[in-house]
Amino acid sequence: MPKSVLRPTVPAESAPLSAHDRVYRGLRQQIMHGELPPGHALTLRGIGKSFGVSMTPARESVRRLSAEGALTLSASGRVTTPELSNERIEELASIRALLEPELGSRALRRAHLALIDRMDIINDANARAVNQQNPVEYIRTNLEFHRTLYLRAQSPAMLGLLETVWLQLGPTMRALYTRLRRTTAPPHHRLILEALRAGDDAALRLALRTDVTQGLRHLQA
Amino acid sequence: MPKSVLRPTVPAESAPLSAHDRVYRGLRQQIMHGELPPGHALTLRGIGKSFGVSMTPARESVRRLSAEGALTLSASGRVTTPELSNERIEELASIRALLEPELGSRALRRAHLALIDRMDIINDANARAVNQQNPVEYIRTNLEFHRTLYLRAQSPAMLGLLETVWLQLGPTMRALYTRLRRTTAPPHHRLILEALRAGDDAALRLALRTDVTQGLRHLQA
DNA sequence: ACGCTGATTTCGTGATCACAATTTTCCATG
DNA sequence: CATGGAAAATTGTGATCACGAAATCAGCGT
Repeated sequence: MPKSVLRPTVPAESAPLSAHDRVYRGLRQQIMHGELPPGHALTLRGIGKSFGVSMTPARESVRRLSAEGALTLSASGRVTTPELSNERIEELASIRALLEPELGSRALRRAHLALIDRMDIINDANARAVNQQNPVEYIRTNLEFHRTLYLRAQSPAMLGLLETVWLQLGPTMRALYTRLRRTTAPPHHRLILEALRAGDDAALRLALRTDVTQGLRHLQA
Repeated sequence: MPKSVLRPTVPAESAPLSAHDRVYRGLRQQIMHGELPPGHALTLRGIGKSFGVSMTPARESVRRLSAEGALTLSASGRVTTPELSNERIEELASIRALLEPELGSRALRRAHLALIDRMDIINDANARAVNQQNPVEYIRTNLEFHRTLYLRAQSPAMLGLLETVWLQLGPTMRALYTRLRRTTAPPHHRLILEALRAGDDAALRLALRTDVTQGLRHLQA
Protein backbone atom coordinates (compact mmCIF):
# COMPACT_ATOMS: atom_id res chain seq x y z
CA MET A 1 0.00 0.00 0.00
CA PRO A 2 1.96 3.05 -1.25
CA LYS A 3 0.31 5.37 1.17
CA SER A 4 2.78 8.20 0.89
CA VAL A 5 2.28 8.32 -2.85
CA LEU A 6 -1.44 8.52 -2.44
CA ARG A 7 -1.04 11.31 0.05
CA PRO A 8 1.20 13.71 -1.86
CA THR A 9 0.35 17.04 -0.34
CA VAL A 10 -1.51 16.35 2.85
CA PRO A 11 -3.77 19.18 3.93
CA ALA A 12 -1.72 20.58 6.74
CA GLU A 13 -4.68 21.38 8.92
CA SER A 14 -5.85 17.80 9.32
CA ALA A 15 -3.79 14.98 10.76
CA PRO A 16 -3.00 12.09 8.40
CA LEU A 17 -5.28 9.92 10.54
CA SER A 18 -3.59 6.64 11.32
CA ALA A 19 -5.43 3.41 10.66
CA HIS A 20 -5.94 2.92 14.34
CA ASP A 21 -7.53 6.32 14.64
CA ARG A 22 -9.94 5.76 11.79
CA VAL A 23 -11.08 2.48 13.26
CA TYR A 24 -11.34 3.95 16.73
CA ARG A 25 -13.38 6.94 15.66
CA GLY A 26 -15.61 4.84 13.45
CA LEU A 27 -16.41 2.31 16.12
CA ARG A 28 -16.79 4.95 18.77
CA GLN A 29 -19.35 6.83 16.74
CA GLN A 30 -21.29 3.68 15.95
CA ILE A 31 -21.47 2.85 19.62
CA MET A 32 -22.20 6.32 20.97
CA HIS A 33 -24.91 7.00 18.42
CA GLY A 34 -26.66 3.75 19.18
CA GLU A 35 -26.06 2.01 15.89
CA LEU A 36 -25.36 -1.22 17.74
CA PRO A 37 -27.74 -2.94 20.18
CA PRO A 38 -26.51 -4.12 23.60
CA GLY A 39 -24.78 -7.48 23.50
CA HIS A 40 -23.85 -7.15 19.85
CA ALA A 41 -20.81 -9.31 19.12
CA LEU A 42 -17.82 -8.04 17.19
CA THR A 43 -14.68 -9.76 15.94
CA LEU A 44 -11.28 -8.26 15.38
CA ARG A 45 -11.02 -9.73 11.90
CA GLY A 46 -14.49 -8.47 11.06
CA ILE A 47 -13.71 -4.98 12.29
CA GLY A 48 -10.47 -4.97 10.38
CA LYS A 49 -12.14 -6.08 7.19
CA SER A 50 -14.92 -3.51 7.44
CA PHE A 51 -12.35 -0.75 7.83
CA GLY A 52 -9.90 -2.18 5.33
CA VAL A 53 -7.10 -2.76 7.84
CA SER A 54 -5.50 -5.74 9.53
CA MET A 55 -6.25 -7.06 12.99
CA THR A 56 -3.64 -4.92 14.68
CA PRO A 57 -5.37 -1.52 14.52
CA ALA A 58 -8.69 -3.23 15.19
CA ARG A 59 -7.33 -4.75 18.36
CA GLU A 60 -5.93 -1.47 19.61
CA SER A 61 -9.23 0.26 18.99
CA VAL A 62 -11.11 -2.44 20.84
CA ARG A 63 -8.76 -2.26 23.79
CA ARG A 64 -9.14 1.48 23.93
CA LEU A 65 -12.91 1.35 23.69
CA SER A 66 -13.18 -1.37 26.28
CA ALA A 67 -11.06 0.75 28.60
CA GLU A 68 -13.65 3.47 28.21
CA GLY A 69 -16.48 1.05 28.92
CA ALA A 70 -17.80 1.25 25.37
CA LEU A 71 -17.14 -2.44 24.79
CA THR A 72 -17.10 -5.49 27.01
CA LEU A 73 -14.41 -8.16 26.80
CA SER A 74 -15.50 -11.58 27.96
CA ALA A 75 -13.10 -13.78 29.88
CA SER A 76 -12.06 -15.45 26.63
CA GLY A 77 -11.51 -12.11 24.95
CA ARG A 78 -14.75 -12.01 23.02
CA VAL A 79 -15.91 -8.51 22.20
CA THR A 80 -19.49 -7.32 22.64
CA THR A 81 -21.29 -4.08 23.28
CA PRO A 82 -22.18 -3.81 26.97
CA GLU A 83 -25.49 -4.98 28.40
CA LEU A 84 -26.00 -2.68 31.35
CA SER A 85 -27.85 -3.64 34.49
CA ASN A 86 -30.51 -1.28 35.77
CA GLU A 87 -28.21 -0.33 38.61
CA ARG A 88 -25.48 0.61 36.21
CA ILE A 89 -27.85 2.64 34.07
CA GLU A 90 -29.01 4.58 37.11
CA GLU A 91 -25.44 5.21 38.19
CA LEU A 92 -24.43 6.50 34.78
CA ALA A 93 -27.50 8.71 34.74
CA SER A 94 -26.56 10.16 38.10
CA ILE A 95 -23.08 10.89 36.80
CA ARG A 96 -24.63 12.73 33.89
CA ALA A 97 -26.84 14.58 36.37
CA LEU A 98 -23.72 15.60 38.23
CA LEU A 99 -21.51 16.65 35.32
CA GLU A 100 -23.94 18.20 32.88
CA PRO A 101 -25.34 20.97 35.08
CA GLU A 102 -21.78 21.88 35.99
CA LEU A 103 -20.73 22.03 32.35
CA GLY A 104 -23.84 23.97 31.44
CA SER A 105 -23.20 26.46 34.19
CA ARG A 106 -19.65 26.98 33.03
CA ALA A 107 -20.84 27.44 29.48
CA LEU A 108 -23.55 29.89 30.46
CA ARG A 109 -21.11 32.72 31.10
CA ARG A 110 -19.63 32.29 27.63
CA ALA A 111 -22.81 31.54 25.69
CA HIS A 112 -23.81 34.13 23.13
CA LEU A 113 -26.82 34.30 20.86
CA ALA A 114 -25.22 32.54 17.92
CA LEU A 115 -24.70 29.50 20.11
CA ILE A 116 -28.28 29.44 21.27
CA ASP A 117 -29.52 29.77 17.71
CA ARG A 118 -27.36 26.86 16.71
CA MET A 119 -28.77 24.78 19.53
CA ASP A 120 -32.24 25.73 18.39
CA ILE A 121 -31.56 24.38 14.94
CA ILE A 122 -30.15 21.17 16.34
CA ASN A 123 -33.19 20.84 18.54
CA ASP A 124 -35.44 21.11 15.49
CA ALA A 125 -33.53 18.28 13.86
CA ASN A 126 -33.95 16.36 17.07
CA ALA A 127 -37.71 16.84 17.01
CA ARG A 128 -37.76 15.71 13.40
CA ALA A 129 -35.91 12.53 14.37
CA VAL A 130 -38.58 11.86 16.97
CA ASN A 131 -41.33 12.17 14.38
CA GLN A 132 -39.47 9.84 12.04
CA GLN A 133 -38.90 7.45 14.93
CA ASN A 134 -35.25 7.22 13.98
CA PRO A 135 -33.33 6.19 17.12
CA VAL A 136 -29.84 6.76 15.76
CA GLU A 137 -30.63 10.22 14.46
CA TYR A 138 -32.46 11.02 17.68
CA ILE A 139 -29.52 10.05 19.85
CA ARG A 140 -27.08 11.83 17.58
CA THR A 141 -28.91 15.14 17.57
CA ASN A 142 -29.66 14.91 21.26
CA LEU A 143 -26.00 14.48 22.10
CA GLU A 144 -25.05 17.21 19.66
CA PHE A 145 -27.48 19.56 21.36
CA HIS A 146 -25.81 18.99 24.70
CA ARG A 147 -22.27 18.92 23.38
CA THR A 148 -22.73 22.19 21.53
CA LEU A 149 -23.49 23.82 24.82
CA TYR A 150 -20.80 22.08 26.83
CA LEU A 151 -18.07 22.90 24.36
CA ARG A 152 -18.44 26.49 25.49
CA ALA A 153 -17.55 25.49 29.02
CA GLN A 154 -13.88 25.28 27.99
CA SER A 155 -13.48 22.27 30.24
CA PRO A 156 -12.08 19.59 27.98
CA ALA A 157 -11.32 17.08 30.72
CA MET A 158 -14.81 17.26 32.15
CA LEU A 159 -16.37 16.99 28.71
CA GLY A 160 -14.13 14.05 27.95
CA LEU A 161 -15.31 12.27 31.05
CA LEU A 162 -18.91 12.95 30.16
CA GLU A 163 -18.41 11.59 26.66
CA THR A 164 -17.19 8.27 28.02
CA VAL A 165 -20.42 8.12 29.99
CA TRP A 166 -22.42 8.79 26.84
CA LEU A 167 -20.38 6.11 25.14
CA GLN A 168 -21.26 3.53 27.74
CA LEU A 169 -24.93 4.38 27.40
CA GLY A 170 -25.03 4.28 23.59
CA PRO A 171 -26.24 0.73 22.95
CA THR A 172 -28.61 0.83 25.91
CA MET A 173 -30.17 4.08 24.73
CA ARG A 174 -30.75 2.53 21.35
CA ALA A 175 -32.47 -0.45 22.92
CA LEU A 176 -34.66 1.74 25.10
CA TYR A 177 -35.60 4.16 22.37
CA THR A 178 -36.47 1.44 19.89
CA ARG A 179 -38.45 -0.52 22.46
CA LEU A 180 -40.84 2.26 23.33
CA ARG A 181 -41.14 4.50 20.32
CA ARG A 182 -41.56 7.94 21.75
CA THR A 183 -43.69 10.39 19.83
CA THR A 184 -42.92 13.64 21.61
CA ALA A 185 -39.65 15.52 21.65
CA PRO A 186 -37.83 15.91 24.97
CA PRO A 187 -39.73 18.71 26.70
CA HIS A 188 -36.82 20.07 28.70
CA HIS A 189 -34.83 21.27 25.76
CA ARG A 190 -37.13 24.27 25.61
CA LEU A 191 -36.44 24.99 29.27
CA ILE A 192 -32.71 24.71 28.67
CA LEU A 193 -32.89 27.22 25.83
CA GLU A 194 -35.04 29.61 27.85
CA ALA A 195 -32.66 29.50 30.80
CA LEU A 196 -29.79 30.16 28.44
CA ARG A 197 -31.51 33.18 26.93
CA ALA A 198 -32.37 34.48 30.37
CA GLY A 199 -28.87 33.87 31.66
CA ASP A 200 -30.42 32.10 34.64
CA ASP A 201 -27.83 29.76 36.11
CA ALA A 202 -30.07 28.01 38.63
CA ALA A 203 -32.79 27.41 36.06
CA LEU A 204 -30.26 26.05 33.57
CA ARG A 205 -28.80 23.62 36.08
CA LEU A 206 -32.25 22.39 36.99
CA ALA A 207 -33.36 22.06 33.38
CA LEU A 208 -30.26 20.08 32.46
CA ARG A 209 -30.55 17.81 35.45
CA THR A 210 -34.19 17.00 34.83
CA ASP A 211 -33.60 16.53 31.13
CA VAL A 212 -31.01 13.89 31.91
CA THR A 213 -32.78 12.08 34.70
CA GLN A 214 -36.26 12.25 33.23
CA GLY A 215 -34.99 11.14 29.86
CA LEU A 216 -33.63 7.91 31.25
CA ARG A 217 -36.15 7.36 34.02
CA HIS A 218 -38.95 7.77 31.54
CA LEU A 219 -37.60 4.80 29.64
CA GLN A 220 -36.98 2.40 32.49
CA ALA A 221 -40.71 1.76 32.98
CA MET B 1 -19.68 -27.26 30.20
CA PRO B 2 -16.85 -29.25 31.89
CA LYS B 3 -14.21 -26.62 31.43
CA SER B 4 -12.75 -27.05 34.90
CA VAL B 5 -11.94 -30.65 34.11
CA LEU B 6 -10.09 -29.76 30.98
CA ARG B 7 -8.10 -27.03 32.64
CA PRO B 8 -4.66 -28.38 33.48
CA THR B 9 -3.11 -26.77 36.52
CA VAL B 10 -4.35 -23.22 36.50
CA PRO B 11 -4.75 -21.65 39.92
CA ALA B 12 -8.52 -21.43 39.97
CA GLU B 13 -8.80 -18.33 42.09
CA SER B 14 -6.81 -15.89 39.98
CA ALA B 15 -7.14 -15.20 36.29
CA PRO B 16 -4.12 -16.19 34.19
CA LEU B 17 -3.45 -12.47 33.64
CA SER B 18 -2.65 -11.86 30.04
CA ALA B 19 0.60 -10.15 29.13
CA HIS B 20 -1.27 -7.04 28.15
CA ASP B 21 -2.96 -6.89 31.55
CA ARG B 22 0.27 -7.24 33.45
CA VAL B 23 1.87 -4.43 31.49
CA TYR B 24 -1.20 -2.24 31.77
CA ARG B 25 -1.53 -2.66 35.51
CA GLY B 26 2.16 -2.17 36.07
CA LEU B 27 2.37 1.02 34.07
CA ARG B 28 -0.87 2.34 35.49
CA GLN B 29 0.35 1.92 39.03
CA GLN B 30 3.66 3.58 38.27
CA ILE B 31 1.86 6.56 36.80
CA MET B 32 -0.90 6.91 39.37
CA HIS B 33 1.48 6.60 42.30
CA GLY B 34 3.78 9.26 40.93
CA GLU B 35 6.77 7.07 40.20
CA LEU B 36 7.30 8.94 36.95
CA PRO B 37 7.81 12.71 36.60
CA PRO B 38 5.84 14.73 34.04
CA GLY B 39 7.28 14.60 30.55
CA HIS B 40 9.04 11.31 31.17
CA ALA B 41 9.60 9.54 27.85
CA LEU B 42 8.80 5.90 27.33
CA THR B 43 9.36 3.57 24.39
CA LEU B 44 7.33 0.56 23.38
CA ARG B 45 10.42 -1.61 23.09
CA GLY B 46 11.63 -0.43 26.46
CA ILE B 47 8.31 -1.13 28.12
CA GLY B 48 8.19 -4.54 26.50
CA LYS B 49 11.68 -5.41 27.66
CA SER B 50 11.09 -4.29 31.23
CA PHE B 51 8.00 -6.48 31.43
CA GLY B 52 9.48 -9.34 29.47
CA VAL B 53 7.04 -9.15 26.57
CA SER B 54 7.12 -8.04 22.96
CA MET B 55 6.02 -4.69 21.60
CA THR B 56 2.47 -5.83 20.99
CA PRO B 57 1.17 -5.91 24.57
CA ALA B 58 3.20 -2.81 25.33
CA ARG B 59 1.51 -0.94 22.53
CA GLU B 60 -1.95 -1.97 23.64
CA SER B 61 -1.25 -0.86 27.17
CA VAL B 62 0.04 2.48 25.98
CA ARG B 63 -3.00 3.03 23.80
CA ARG B 64 -5.27 2.22 26.68
CA LEU B 65 -3.45 4.47 29.09
CA SER B 66 -3.29 7.33 26.63
CA ALA B 67 -7.04 6.98 26.14
CA GLU B 68 -7.39 7.50 29.87
CA GLY B 69 -5.14 10.54 29.79
CA ALA B 70 -2.40 8.80 31.73
CA LEU B 71 0.03 9.10 28.83
CA THR B 72 0.47 11.59 26.04
CA LEU B 73 1.15 10.58 22.45
CA SER B 74 3.01 13.15 20.40
CA ALA B 75 2.11 13.65 16.77
CA SER B 76 4.82 11.22 15.79
CA GLY B 77 3.60 8.64 18.27
CA ARG B 78 6.17 9.34 20.94
CA VAL B 79 5.01 8.38 24.42
CA THR B 80 5.49 10.58 27.46
CA THR B 81 3.79 11.17 30.77
CA PRO B 82 1.60 14.27 30.56
CA GLU B 83 2.83 17.75 31.45
CA LEU B 84 -0.32 19.47 32.62
CA SER B 85 -0.96 23.16 32.28
CA ASN B 86 -2.16 25.03 35.33
CA GLU B 87 -5.57 25.32 33.74
CA ARG B 88 -5.76 21.59 33.28
CA ILE B 89 -4.68 20.97 36.84
CA GLU B 90 -7.39 23.26 38.13
CA GLU B 91 -9.96 21.59 35.98
CA LEU B 92 -9.00 18.12 37.17
CA ALA B 93 -9.08 19.38 40.73
CA SER B 94 -12.58 20.72 40.25
CA ILE B 95 -13.66 17.37 38.87
CA ARG B 96 -12.30 15.73 41.98
CA ALA B 97 -14.14 18.34 44.02
CA LEU B 98 -17.31 17.38 42.23
CA LEU B 99 -17.03 13.59 42.34
CA GLU B 100 -15.40 12.92 45.68
CA PRO B 101 -17.99 14.55 47.93
CA GLU B 102 -20.67 12.66 46.04
CA LEU B 103 -18.84 9.36 46.47
CA GLY B 104 -18.18 10.10 50.11
CA SER B 105 -21.79 10.91 50.71
CA ARG B 106 -22.89 7.67 49.11
CA ALA B 107 -20.37 5.76 51.19
CA LEU B 108 -21.42 7.44 54.42
CA ARG B 109 -24.67 5.50 54.68
CA ARG B 110 -22.78 2.21 54.38
CA ALA B 111 -19.71 3.07 56.43
CA HIS B 112 -19.25 1.11 59.62
CA LEU B 113 -16.62 1.38 62.32
CA ALA B 114 -14.26 -1.19 60.84
CA LEU B 115 -13.99 0.94 57.74
CA ILE B 116 -13.18 4.08 59.69
CA ASP B 117 -10.56 2.22 61.70
CA ARG B 118 -8.98 1.01 58.52
CA MET B 119 -8.89 4.54 57.16
CA ASP B 120 -7.30 5.67 60.40
CA ILE B 121 -4.48 3.17 59.97
CA ILE B 122 -3.96 4.23 56.37
CA ASN B 123 -3.89 7.84 57.49
CA ASP B 124 -1.12 7.01 59.97
CA ALA B 125 0.91 5.48 57.17
CA ASN B 126 0.23 8.63 55.19
CA ALA B 127 1.54 10.83 57.98
CA ARG B 128 4.63 8.63 58.19
CA ALA B 129 5.24 9.09 54.48
CA VAL B 130 5.11 12.84 55.00
CA ASN B 131 7.75 12.66 57.71
CA GLN B 132 9.97 10.52 55.52
CA GLN B 133 9.34 12.92 52.65
CA ASN B 134 8.57 9.99 50.39
CA PRO B 135 6.40 11.30 47.56
CA VAL B 136 5.42 7.94 46.08
CA GLU B 137 4.42 6.49 49.39
CA TYR B 138 2.60 9.69 50.27
CA ILE B 139 0.56 9.64 47.08
CA ARG B 140 -0.13 5.94 47.40
CA THR B 141 -1.44 6.11 50.94
CA ASN B 142 -3.38 9.29 50.24
CA LEU B 143 -5.19 7.69 47.34
CA GLU B 144 -5.75 4.52 49.34
CA PHE B 145 -7.30 6.59 52.11
CA HIS B 146 -9.81 8.06 49.72
CA ARG B 147 -10.42 4.89 47.74
CA THR B 148 -11.09 2.89 50.87
CA LEU B 149 -13.95 5.23 51.61
CA TYR B 150 -15.29 5.46 48.08
CA LEU B 151 -15.34 1.71 47.58
CA ARG B 152 -18.20 1.66 50.05
CA ALA B 153 -20.23 3.92 47.80
CA GLN B 154 -20.98 0.92 45.57
CA SER B 155 -20.70 3.18 42.54
CA PRO B 156 -18.13 1.49 40.34
CA ALA B 157 -18.63 3.70 37.31
CA MET B 158 -18.19 6.89 39.30
CA LEU B 159 -15.14 5.50 41.07
CA GLY B 160 -13.73 4.43 37.74
CA LEU B 161 -14.09 7.92 36.38
CA LEU B 162 -12.43 9.36 39.45
CA GLU B 163 -9.51 6.97 39.12
CA THR B 164 -8.83 8.18 35.60
CA VAL B 165 -8.63 11.68 37.04
CA TRP B 166 -6.16 10.51 39.67
CA LEU B 167 -4.23 8.80 36.91
CA GLN B 168 -3.90 12.01 34.94
CA LEU B 169 -2.68 13.83 38.01
CA GLY B 170 -0.10 11.22 39.05
CA PRO B 171 3.06 12.61 37.49
CA THR B 172 2.09 16.20 38.28
CA MET B 173 1.45 15.35 41.93
CA ARG B 174 4.88 13.78 42.12
CA ALA B 175 6.46 16.90 40.69
CA LEU B 176 4.59 19.17 43.06
CA TYR B 177 5.26 17.09 46.15
CA THR B 178 8.93 16.71 45.44
CA ARG B 179 9.36 20.39 44.63
CA LEU B 180 8.06 21.71 47.92
CA ARG B 181 8.71 19.08 50.52
CA ARG B 182 5.78 19.33 52.85
CA THR B 183 6.35 18.54 56.49
CA THR B 184 2.80 18.35 57.81
CA ALA B 185 0.21 15.74 57.01
CA PRO B 186 -2.95 16.85 55.21
CA PRO B 187 -5.06 18.42 57.96
CA HIS B 188 -8.43 17.59 56.48
CA HIS B 189 -8.13 13.86 56.86
CA ARG B 190 -8.98 14.34 60.51
CA LEU B 191 -12.08 16.29 59.56
CA ILE B 192 -13.09 13.57 57.14
CA LEU B 193 -12.77 10.93 59.83
CA GLU B 194 -14.69 13.01 62.34
CA ALA B 195 -17.51 13.63 59.91
CA LEU B 196 -17.64 9.92 59.19
CA ARG B 197 -17.84 9.03 62.85
CA ALA B 198 -20.53 11.64 63.40
CA GLY B 199 -22.44 10.51 60.34
CA ASP B 200 -22.60 14.14 59.26
CA ASP B 201 -23.18 14.23 55.52
CA ALA B 202 -22.74 17.98 55.01
CA ALA B 203 -19.54 18.07 57.05
CA LEU B 204 -18.14 15.09 55.14
CA ARG B 205 -18.86 16.67 51.78
CA LEU B 206 -17.20 19.88 52.88
CA ALA B 207 -14.18 18.14 54.36
CA LEU B 208 -13.64 16.09 51.20
CA ARG B 209 -14.02 19.09 48.96
CA THR B 210 -11.57 21.21 50.90
CA ASP B 211 -9.12 18.33 51.21
CA VAL B 212 -9.06 18.03 47.44
CA THR B 213 -8.97 21.69 46.54
CA GLN B 214 -6.64 22.82 49.30
CA GLY B 215 -4.29 19.94 48.66
CA LEU B 216 -3.71 21.07 45.09
CA ARG B 217 -4.09 24.79 45.60
CA HIS B 218 -1.54 24.66 48.36
CA LEU B 219 0.99 23.35 45.90
CA GLN B 220 0.43 25.71 43.01
CA ALA B 221 2.12 28.62 44.81
C1' DA C 1 32.26 28.27 20.38
C1' DC C 2 28.12 27.90 17.60
C1' DG C 3 25.05 26.42 14.07
C1' DC C 4 23.93 23.63 10.19
C1' DT C 5 23.72 19.43 7.44
C1' DG C 6 23.92 14.64 6.39
C1' DA C 7 24.28 9.90 8.19
C1' DT C 8 22.91 6.69 11.58
C1' DT C 9 20.27 5.06 15.04
C1' DT C 10 15.89 4.70 17.29
C1' DC C 11 11.10 4.47 17.17
C1' DG C 12 6.06 3.67 16.11
C1' DT C 13 2.99 1.52 12.64
C1' DG C 14 0.67 -2.02 10.51
C1' DA C 15 0.74 -6.70 8.42
C1' DT C 16 1.39 -11.49 8.96
C1' DC C 17 1.95 -15.78 11.26
C1' DA C 18 1.74 -19.72 14.59
C1' DC C 19 -0.72 -21.21 18.39
C1' DA C 20 -4.09 -22.21 21.88
C1' DA C 21 -8.60 -21.78 23.31
C1' DT C 22 -13.22 -21.26 22.34
C1' DT C 23 -17.30 -21.74 19.71
C1' DT C 24 -19.94 -23.92 16.30
C1' DT C 25 -21.16 -27.74 13.37
C1' DC C 26 -22.51 -32.17 12.62
C1' DC C 27 -23.20 -36.88 13.09
C1' DA C 28 -23.88 -40.94 15.80
C1' DT C 29 -26.10 -42.90 19.70
C1' DG C 30 -29.72 -43.55 23.05
C1' DC D 1 -36.36 -36.57 18.42
C1' DA D 2 -33.23 -35.26 21.69
C1' DT D 3 -28.41 -35.47 23.26
C1' DG D 4 -23.70 -35.97 23.77
C1' DG D 5 -19.23 -35.51 22.00
C1' DA D 6 -15.79 -35.34 18.43
C1' DA D 7 -14.23 -32.68 14.42
C1' DA D 8 -13.90 -28.33 12.08
C1' DA D 9 -14.10 -23.50 11.87
C1' DT D 10 -13.53 -19.24 14.22
C1' DT D 11 -11.33 -16.17 17.36
C1' DG D 12 -8.01 -13.62 20.39
C1' DT D 13 -3.04 -13.50 21.70
C1' DG D 14 1.54 -12.43 21.27
C1' DA D 15 5.86 -12.43 18.46
C1' DT D 16 8.23 -10.89 14.54
C1' DC D 17 9.24 -8.23 10.50
C1' DA D 18 9.55 -4.52 6.95
C1' DC D 19 8.93 0.17 6.34
C1' DG D 20 9.00 5.09 6.80
C1' DA D 21 9.42 8.84 9.80
C1' DA D 22 11.54 11.09 13.55
C1' DA D 23 15.31 11.99 16.67
C1' DT D 24 20.12 11.80 17.67
C1' DC D 25 24.78 12.34 16.62
C1' DA D 26 29.00 13.55 14.01
C1' DG D 27 31.50 16.35 11.44
C1' DC D 28 32.15 20.35 8.97
C1' DG D 29 32.19 25.15 8.10
C1' DT D 30 31.63 29.71 9.73
